[in-house]
This record gives sequence, structure tokens and C-alpha cells, in this order.
Amino acid sequence: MSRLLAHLNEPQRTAVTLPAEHALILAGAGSGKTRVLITRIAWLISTGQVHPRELLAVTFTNKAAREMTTRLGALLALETRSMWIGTFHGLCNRMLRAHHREAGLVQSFQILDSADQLAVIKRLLRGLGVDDVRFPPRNLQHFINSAKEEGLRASQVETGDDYSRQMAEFYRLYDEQCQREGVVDFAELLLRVDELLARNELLREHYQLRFRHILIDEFQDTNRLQYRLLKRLAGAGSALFAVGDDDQSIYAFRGANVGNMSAFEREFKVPNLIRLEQNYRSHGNILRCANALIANNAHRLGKTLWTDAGHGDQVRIYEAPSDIDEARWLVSRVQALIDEGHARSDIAILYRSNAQSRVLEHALFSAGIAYRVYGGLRFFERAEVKHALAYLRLMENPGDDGAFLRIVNFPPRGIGARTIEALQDAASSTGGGLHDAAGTVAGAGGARLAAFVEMLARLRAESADLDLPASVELVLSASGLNAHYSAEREGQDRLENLRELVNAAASFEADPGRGLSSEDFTALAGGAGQVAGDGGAGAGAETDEAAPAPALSQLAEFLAHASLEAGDNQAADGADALQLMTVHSAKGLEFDAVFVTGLEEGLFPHENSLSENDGLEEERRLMYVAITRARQLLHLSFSQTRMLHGQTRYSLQSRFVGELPPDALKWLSAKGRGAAAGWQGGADAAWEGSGRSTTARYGAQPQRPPAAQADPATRNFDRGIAYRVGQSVTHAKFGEGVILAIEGRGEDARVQVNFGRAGAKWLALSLAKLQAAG
DNA sequence: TCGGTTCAGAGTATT
DNA sequence: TCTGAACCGA
Repeated sequence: MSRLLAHLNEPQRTAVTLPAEHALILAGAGSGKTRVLITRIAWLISTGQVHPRELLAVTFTNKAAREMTTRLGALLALETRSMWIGTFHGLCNRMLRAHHREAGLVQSFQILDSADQLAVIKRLLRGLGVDDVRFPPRNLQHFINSAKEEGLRASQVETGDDYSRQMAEFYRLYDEQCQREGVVDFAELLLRVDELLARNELLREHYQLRFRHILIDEFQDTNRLQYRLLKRLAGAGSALFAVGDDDQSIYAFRGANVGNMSAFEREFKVPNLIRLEQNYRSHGNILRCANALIANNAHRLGKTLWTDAGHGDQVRIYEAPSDIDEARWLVSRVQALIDEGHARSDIAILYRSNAQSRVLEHALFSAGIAYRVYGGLRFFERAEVKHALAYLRLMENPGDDGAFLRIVNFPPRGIGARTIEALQDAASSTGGGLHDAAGTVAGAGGARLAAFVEMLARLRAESADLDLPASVELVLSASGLNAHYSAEREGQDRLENLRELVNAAASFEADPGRGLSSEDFTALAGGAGQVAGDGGAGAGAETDEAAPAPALSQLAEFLAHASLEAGDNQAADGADALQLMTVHSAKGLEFDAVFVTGLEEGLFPHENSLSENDGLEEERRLMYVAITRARQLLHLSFSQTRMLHGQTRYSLQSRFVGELPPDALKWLSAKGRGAAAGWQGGADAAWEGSGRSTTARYGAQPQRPPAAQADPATRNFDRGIAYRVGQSVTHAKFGEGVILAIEGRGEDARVQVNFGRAGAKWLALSLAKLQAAG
């Protein structure tokens, strides 16, 4: 035990050894948050306070869950299998399989990923004959998911107007359709469990008694439903241990509610609030930047990072004339770091949006520096893999119409749109699924449909005697997928992915404990069956046989695994490579050297965020995350011009640069000229060197594209002024300013003008009476 | 049923 | 500029 605590600092040790009470750990970036969480678990178990099966640890990503399991295994040298460590969705999947009857689901229900869900919605709307311009499927998807993440069913959604009433009605129909087809979307997994525990007292008590310690990582990222679920799981005797950092809350846009942190403290009367503020990652100047920046946010729980590691290098900052030059500069710095002996994989290039990677990649490619871009399609999201999975899903659950439609004519087998239409008519007249109606369609199409369904039945029968990878292999050959991609000119990669799917099935079979452990699952299903049986609380649709549910088939487990874990989202790893990613995907990672690029107004902070509630503060937190990724070296860069949407945009330095302590920065380009003088936002912001006019500022800046030169952004409009970037203009209300950008033409033309005190504004030329000035 | 053309839209993302 | 989706002609 003392070995466990030996290397912890005072607050860390306090957190780890807290009594079995609720606790909120405010853990700053690089303060050893994961370590505390893992050591806490290890301490609880090794001191005999809790049995591993009485523990529940929840994370947001499979990666985090895996890391936790691995590190814990190394620390404890004991079987971690009986512990529940996983994502919210993994946890709920497990519970729903075990209590499918009480939850009103078939045991083999399939899980829809976002793309599957969208397909279901499109199909629903098309079936209803809904105008998809007035009701775009994506909007409905968002509507449904947001509602579910708030814990609301269609009947509970507030409907003030016709539009939302209509959306709520679609939501209701969507749920009905999913229920009919035996499919469940991501949010539904959680909502089902929440509702199940809400109404089934015995089941609730069962879990509340079992989970004496509930630990949750990245608590600032929980949404309302997840928090509600946690409350549901925590009984009178449970201790909730939440670790999070409000300053790193960057997922409000997808429903995360930082307010859960203060709500938790209030509602649970949390007796233990511990701040971890000592940072073990970054040098002092980097932390000073992080602290100074985040201090500009108003709504914080409050925390200041410190280190005893020394100041380290100053933060380098560079202003480039163009995005291409920024990339060129970056390549030269990276090359220098590599020459100094840094591993490429210890260097990260971060950007606000994915579109920025192109210029960077181009420069890196030309320079011959190996790099790896995070993001993009993941393994289980690839079309060929989804096709193969659809066969498997249909074997497992014939009611899955989405899977049916995906593969009924893939590879092509002469079942066209007309046949499908007839099939859909037949199905809707009986109220059943497409699979079951396939025998009733007449004609040549009907015969092909029948053959298809026969093939599925054959696959189902033949795979019964095979293990999982062999079943997958059987499907690949019998379905014609292998043959199809072999014949395709560019099918080699796809074939390889299909082979990889067989491998994935093999390794899943070898180590199912990673997702669902069959043993534990069976035990749970049996035990819970008792619980439900005692109270007669079964709410399931089926009421036959009282025997304990048979264990879920391995195929069903594998399919759930495929939906819940989409696989790596990074390009193939291999050689030591530079890391390129968005700031969002860098969260939780750290590197020796970090480059944060594109620090420009409109890009970072992103212009779209400015119109959102607390959008700017979230952008600032994002910048905080970016800064705190660096261990030794932090580079910041921005560019005066950037190619965006096919047009050159003229940008100002991000306001965030101005929020950093000047003496922590080392300018690698001339500072304080032109755009580099800083964005001055808000009415109360003072101009640096206020004696100068805005005109003079630009006038004094020769490397800015000279206004008179042929500039694609120069346009003449009917008013007779040659509007061009850099032109000084006067506005009746805002006074004198300088044009930063021009967009559109004719009646739609608008210009962005920096008015200094009043900030940068977009004005429609057809409305704003601008006069040439200076 | 396919392939080419046209058009709109372009922010971050896990399960 | 570039991408993905929708659409049309063969």
C-alpha cells in the first residue's frame, strides 16, 4: 500500500485515500488525474475495502477505458476482469443485454452508429413522404439525439410551435420504427437504462448495492442524461468519485454540460473537493501562458497550475505573411527539432479545423517528413466493413431493415429500386419487416429476393457450427463480397480491410473480456433474472419461459463491439511520424514540442463560436488545452492571409495571443506591426499605441499586400469606391476603419471592416453607407 | 445501374 | 478550393 502512495504529492494522496464518500477532484491539465483515478481504485482494492466487482469506473472513450485497465493490471497484478471499467455506452449495452426483457428489447438488439441512425431517419422520412428540404434528416437526427441526451422522450419534448411539434412526432415514429426493427441508437442505450432503473426499483437497488464505488473520469464532459444515470446508479451506500477539469470542457457543442460539476457538488453535498494544481508536464513559461489565458474566462471553478520544473524556453511565436509561408516555417522548425534529436512522434502540430491540415501536409510531404494525420474514417466505418457487418447483423436479427436494404443488392444481384418498392409495400401492408415479406413479392424480382433470403438462412445455419472468424469468412465468400472486390480495379484495399475484419473477429474471440465478458455476463443475467423475477417487474414484451436467458451469442457480442468501438481514427501507424491533429483530438495527449497553428481571429477563436452561448469561453478553453499539451517547447503561429473556401482571407492575430504574458513569448517575426499588433476586441479594449490611426497602422506595414497591387479581392462597385482590402473607410456610426475582407458581389457584397474601438464588423455594402477615407 | 456533371456548403466529435 | 451529395443521361 505504501508503495502505491509513495510517488504521490499531498493532494493526490489525499484524493486517493479519501474515505468512502463522494468526492470531486478538480484536476488541472497534466496534474496526474488518471494516475489518481487508477491509484484510488488500486488502493481501495488492495486495502480490502472493496471487492473488484463492487467497483464501477466510467470513461468516455474505449481508449481511456483500455488505458485504465492496462495500468491497473500493471499496478495490482490481479484479475481486472470482474471490474466494470468501460464507457457509458459499454456499461449500458451490458445492462440491456442482461435485462433486455425488462427493458423491452430483444436480446440480440443491434446498435446503430451515427451513420446507421441517419439512414434510419432518411428511410423514415421518405416513407412518410416528408419534404426533406423543410425537414432535413440531419436536423431531425440532431433533434432526436439532443432530446435523448436531455433525458426526454418524444412526449416530453417541449413543443411551442408547429415545427417542433412535427419534429417531436417524427421522433416518436422514429422510436417506434427502431423498436420494431430491434435496433438501438447510442443515446437510446443510455436512456433505456435510465428509464429501466427509474421504474424498476429492485433492479435499481441491485446495482446500487453492488456498486459501492463509482468513479468517473472527464466529468466535465458528461451530458445531462449521463449525470442523471450516475445519480440513478449511486445509492445511499455508494461513493461517487468524479474527476474533471472545467477548464478543459470543450464539448459543450455535443451536449456536454460543465454545470454537472457544480450540480454534483451541490446535490450530493460533496464533502471532499480536492484541487490538483501541480503540473508535472510543462515548463513554467508554458504554464504561465495557460494560466494567463484561462484567467480571462469568467465562469470557472478556479484553479492555478504551477510547476517546480523551472521556466524552460520561452514560447515561440511567429507571424507569417501567408498560410503557405506558415507551413514552410513550420517545416523548417520541425526539421531543426528532428536534427536536434527529437523523435517525430514527440512533435505535434495542432490546428483548429481539419481543413487546415492540407497546406501543412503539402509542405511536410514536399520536405519528406513522415507525418500522421488523426481523424478520418475509422475501421468499422468503412463501407466494405459495414457491408460485411450488415450480413452478420441480418443473420443475427432479421428484423434489421437498415441492414437488409444496405446489402439486398450489394454486391449487385439484380434487385432494383422497383423490386424494393414492391417489397416495402408488401412489408407495410403486413406491418412486418422487409426480410419476412421477401417471399411475398411476385415476379423475377421476387424470385431474386427469395434467393437472397435463402442465402441468409443458409449462412445462418452453416455458421452455427463455426467459430466467429470462420463465420465471418463464410459470409465474405458466400455473399459475393470477396468476389466483388476482387473484380474491382481499386478493390485491393477493401479486400484487405475485409481480411482485417476476420482478424478482428479472431482477436475478439480470443479476448472478449475487453468488451463483454461472457462469464460475467451470464452470471449477471442469471442474477438479475432473479431480481426481476422476485418482483415480477419484467416489463418486456415477451412473457414466455421463465428460464434464465441463454448467453448472448458471440456474434451478437462482436456486432455490439463493432458498433461501440469504431476502431482507430488515426492513419496507419508505422514509422516514427509527426503527429497532426485538431486541438480537440489532442486532448489528453502530450508531446515534447507542440505547434499551435492558425491563431487568427475567425479561425481560432472560430467565427461560428462567437454567436454561441459561451462560445468564446469554450474556444479559450480549447486554446488552453492546446497550450497545455506541450512539455518543453511550444510554438504559436498565425498568418496574415489564408486560403479559405477558395478565397484569400485577410486575418488579424487571434485575441488569444494578446492574452498571453508578453515576457513569456519570444517573437520570431517582427512584432507589433500590422496584424501582429493584436486584435482589439470590445468597446473597452484599448489600442496598442493609441496615438496611431488604423490607417497608419496598415500604412506602416509594407509586407501587407499593398493595396494598389492587383489583388483578387479588389472589386469595384457602383458606388464608385474601389473596395479593396486595406482601404480605409468611414462609417457613420463606427467611424474610421480598414477593410479586412470582401465577400460576394452585387447586392450580396459585404465587407469586413476593422473599426478599432468598435472591433471588426461585417457590413453589407448595399446597406452600409461607407465613404472612402484617408 | 452506372458514371459523369452540377451545386451547395465548408467547425470541433465520442459512443 | 475541395468535397460530398444529388441528379441526369445513356
